[in-house]
Amino acid sequence: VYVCKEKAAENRDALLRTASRLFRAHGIDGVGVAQIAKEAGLTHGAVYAHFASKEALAAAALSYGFAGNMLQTREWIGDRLPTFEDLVGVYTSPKNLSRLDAGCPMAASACEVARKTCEVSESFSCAFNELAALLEATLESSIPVPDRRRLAIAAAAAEIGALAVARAVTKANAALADEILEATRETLAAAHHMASSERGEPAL
Amino acid sequence: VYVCKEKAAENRDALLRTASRLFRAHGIDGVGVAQIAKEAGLTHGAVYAHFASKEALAAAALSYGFAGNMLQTREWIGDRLPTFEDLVGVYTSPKNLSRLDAGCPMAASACEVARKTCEVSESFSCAFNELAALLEATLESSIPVPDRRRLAIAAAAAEIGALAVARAVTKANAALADEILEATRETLAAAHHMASSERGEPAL
DNA sequence: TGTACATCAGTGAACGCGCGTTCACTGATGTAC
DNA sequence: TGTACATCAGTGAACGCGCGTTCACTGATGTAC
Repeated sequence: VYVCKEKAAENRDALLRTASRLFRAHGIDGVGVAQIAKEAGLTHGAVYAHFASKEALAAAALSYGFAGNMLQTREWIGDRLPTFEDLVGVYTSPKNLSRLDAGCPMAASACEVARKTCEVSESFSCAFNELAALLEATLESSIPVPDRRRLAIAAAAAEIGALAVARAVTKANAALADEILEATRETLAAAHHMASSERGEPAL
Repeated sequence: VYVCKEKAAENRDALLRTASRLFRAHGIDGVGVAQIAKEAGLTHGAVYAHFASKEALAAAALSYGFAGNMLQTREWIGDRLPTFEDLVGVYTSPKNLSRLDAGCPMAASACEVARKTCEVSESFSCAFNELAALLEATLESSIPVPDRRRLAIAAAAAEIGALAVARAVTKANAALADEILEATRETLAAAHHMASSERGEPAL
C-alpha cells in the first residue's frame, strides 16, 4: 500500500529478523509464513513481495541470523583475535543450551536443511565456511595449513553437533547435556594442543 | 476390526518401522500420522490404538530405529570388538550421506527433538548413551576411565554433528560434505591416539 | 462342548484449524513531460 | 512548478489441502460359565 523505499527496506529487515528468530525457536517446518509476517507487523502477502517462497525466506533468514551472530562475536572480541578455546567456549556455553531462538542457526536447523532445496543448503554451507574460517584463523600458527583447515572443519562440525545434541537431551537429562558440551570443549582443546605440538615446535 | 494379538503386534511393528523410516526421511514435522498409517497398511485411527499421540509415536520410533541400527552394527562386527576408528568410519561413511531414511535417527532428528516433549528427549538421550557406551568400549584400555568417557561422549556428538552438517551442505557443495566427514574421522582418530599415548603407556 | 459376553485393534467420518501460494486491488512514491 | 502516469510494497480474500485428534461403531478374539 503506502510505503517508501526506506520503509520497504525496514519491513524486509523486520521480516528477516522475525523469521530468523522464529525458525530457530520452532524450526522451519514449525512456523508459518502468516505468523512470521504478523509478528513483523505485516500480512502474509508482503512476504511474497520480498521473497519468492518460504524456502527462499528460510535461506535468507539463515544467512541473516548467522551474519548477526558473527557481528556480535566480532564486537565481543574487539580488535584482538580470541583463542580457539575461547571461540569454542562461547559456542558451547550453557547460555546457548536454553536460548533456542538466539544461538547459531546452523545448530538449530542442520537436520531440516538437509531436506530443503539447494538454495537453503547454499546459505548453510556459506555460513559453515565462515565459521570454519574464523576458527581456523585462531589455530596455532605452528600447525601446517592443511592440518589447520582439517581441524577447523572438524571443530566447526563438532561444536554444531554438540550444541544440537545437548539441546536434544537436555529436557530428559540436563546433566548429560552439560557433559556433552564440556567433553566437546576439552576434546577440541586437546586436539588443538596436540596438533600444535606434534610438528613445528618440538614436543616438550 | 478383526485382529488377533499376533496380528496386532505385527501391525504395531509395521507402524514403528514405517514411522522410523518416514520421520528420518522427511522429519517429524514433515510427515503426517495418516501417511504413516497408510504406508503401514492401516488407517490413522489405528495409530491411536497403539500410541497416545504423534509425539509418543516419534519417541518410540526413534528408539526403534536406533535399536535396529545397533543390531545391524552388532551383526556387522560379529563377535570381536571393532576398533574405535572402524565405528567412526562406518558412521561417517558416504553411504549415510545420501541414505537419509536409513542412517542414525539422531543425526536425522537432533534439531527437531530439541523442540519436542520430554518423552522424545528421553528416547534420544537413551540412544545417545548407548552410542557413547559402544564407542567407549572400543577405546584403548590404556586410557584412564574418566578420559575414556569424555572422549566417547565428544566422539558421539561429533559424528552425529558431522553427519547432520554434511547432509545440510551436500546439495550445494558435495565436496565440502566429504571434507567434513573426512576431517571428523581423522580428528577423532588423532584424539584417540593422543589420549592413549599421553598416559598409561609412555609416549614413543 | 456349546453359548454368552467383555475386550480391544482397527475403521472412517468428522472436528476446527493452519498451511503455502495466488491474485485483484490499493495508493503513495517518484519519474517524465 | 504542475500534471499524468508507471511502479511496486503491501492488503486481504480465496484456493485446495493436509494436519492431529476424537469418537461411535465393527466384529473377531478369547474368556467365563
